[in-house]
Amino acid sequence: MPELPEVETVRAGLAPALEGRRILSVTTRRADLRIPFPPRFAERLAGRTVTAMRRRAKYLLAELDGGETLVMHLGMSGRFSILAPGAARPAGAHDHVIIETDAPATLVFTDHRRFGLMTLVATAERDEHKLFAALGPEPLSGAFSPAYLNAVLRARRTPVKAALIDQRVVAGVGNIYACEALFRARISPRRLAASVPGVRAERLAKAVKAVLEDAIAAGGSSLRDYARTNGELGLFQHRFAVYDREGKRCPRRGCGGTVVRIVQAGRSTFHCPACQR
DNA sequence: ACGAGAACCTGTTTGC
DNA sequence: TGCAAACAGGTTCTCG
Repeated sequence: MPELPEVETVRAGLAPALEGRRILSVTTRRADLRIPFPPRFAERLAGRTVTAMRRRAKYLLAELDGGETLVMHLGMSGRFSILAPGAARPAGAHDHVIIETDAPATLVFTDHRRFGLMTLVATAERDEHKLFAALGPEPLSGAFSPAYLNAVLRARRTPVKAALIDQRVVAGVGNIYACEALFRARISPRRLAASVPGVRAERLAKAVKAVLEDAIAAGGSSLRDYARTNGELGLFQHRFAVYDREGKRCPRRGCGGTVVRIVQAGRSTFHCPACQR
């Protein structure tokens, strides 16, 4: 599901419904998602005001007064819906968390595969928490520079595609945007990471930033489960150059190659063997 | 210590 | 048509 552009789109959708709003009540309809909810989860949230809605990697962070942050991850199939007051909707089998706010509005978290999570962490120690401690830089920040990418790829013995989806290398890039960034940078996903440093790393750092920015501008990519908080779909899936386009003509002008699918580290990789080297 | 593969869970699509 | 296998945006554990 959701990679950085989708999570960022969800963050932007949640912000107006949550920032400055008070949480009235929280209902959990089961004991866990990917991990158990923390002790007294609902009680600790009730009455809190959301001071800021942020994102780190693929995590959504609702900062609360009182020093705690509600950490949320969409996993593969997680989705938030914002329901206006009176917009009744029968609870579905996979509606796991319901949050009432004084907006007034109801937030519903739905996740049929349950790879998502929700937990609470102390805001002051968030970066040292085990969920965040090992994360690499944000790809849209200055810290994700060609020099940084040079240094980190040089030490890796994996194909560059596997390195790109490793959250310790860069935070927020997943399977789709790794494929798309490598296509834009004209780098083969099979190339060993250690052989990328140099001009290729420079192209790759720029391609990662560009594809993520383009996808955010399009509201992310909707394949199966992802939708914005208002139910609208993202549009970037229409602009995929290689992802999920096995057998199709390579879109690069004058290339004429055909997109192929291979499996790397158990995940599908799509690329054009003719122009990605 | 690092990297590959399996596991987690459910729904949908593909293939025989 | 029907059933089984394969596959799906992520993360984390185990094993070699």
